[in-house]
Amino acid sequence: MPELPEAETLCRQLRQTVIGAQVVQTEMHDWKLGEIRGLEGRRILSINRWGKRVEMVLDDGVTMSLHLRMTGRLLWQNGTGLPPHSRFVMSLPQGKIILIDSRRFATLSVQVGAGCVPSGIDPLVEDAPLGLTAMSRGRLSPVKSFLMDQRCVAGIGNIYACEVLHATQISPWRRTCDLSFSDWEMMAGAMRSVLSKAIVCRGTTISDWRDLFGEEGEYQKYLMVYGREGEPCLRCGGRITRRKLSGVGTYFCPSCQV
DNA sequence: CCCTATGTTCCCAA
DNA sequence: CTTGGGAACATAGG
Repeated sequence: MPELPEAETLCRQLRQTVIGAQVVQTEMHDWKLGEIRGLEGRRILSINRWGKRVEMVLDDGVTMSLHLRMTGRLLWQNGTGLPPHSRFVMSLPQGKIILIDSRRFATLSVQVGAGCVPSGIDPLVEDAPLGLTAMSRGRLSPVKSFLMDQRCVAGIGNIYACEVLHATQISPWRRTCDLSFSDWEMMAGAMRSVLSKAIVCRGTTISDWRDLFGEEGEYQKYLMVYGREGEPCLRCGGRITRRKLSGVGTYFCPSCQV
């Protein structure tokens, strides 16, 4: 699933591919995405990310904002023909960017003027422990729900939440407000190491995810808990367990995560 | 064939 | 305000 590292991978690959290019044409193949107009002739100035969201800034103050949700992906193509589940195409002089999304949850919008309003703590900023501590005050919900709440932490989804919690040896069910400042320092450190490694690996390919050039990510080779139900914990040898937490499958080691 | 699981975000209700 | 459940959707697997 596209989370922060996957969105960041797309941003980096888009920057090296489409910066400065002029939009030749756009094609909409899914009414559910709404109408995307006014991009023809605009030049691509920059690519930004906030959390899991990818933004393309064009000239004349036009911004295209993309959220891939569950199965969305972007594909750079310079040949002809469209892959299955192609929903939107942006043609540039050197090739086209295709939005592919089998489950049709992805959202795309164009704003004139300001881009998205950032919310949630960026897990990679220098003073993340302070922000996390402040944000966590008084929250009774399990810490995993907090990590996955985009209004609290920007960019963490199920896979990386499971991995970060395993790295910190904290149970997904711990009450958010019970964590100390040093816990949040540890959490920020784990987020930084897990997410930056995943970015270098160009994301995690479990099933759908591919990078801009159609390549699988590599981080699935480094997963410590996600998808490893019944297998031994790579830290303590305990048995990895999967249990639902607020509706989603949560992988953890009951013997070293407390 | 049917049924379930998948995981993100929005919407609604308590 | 917080918290939790269901819906949106398509596909894979039992």
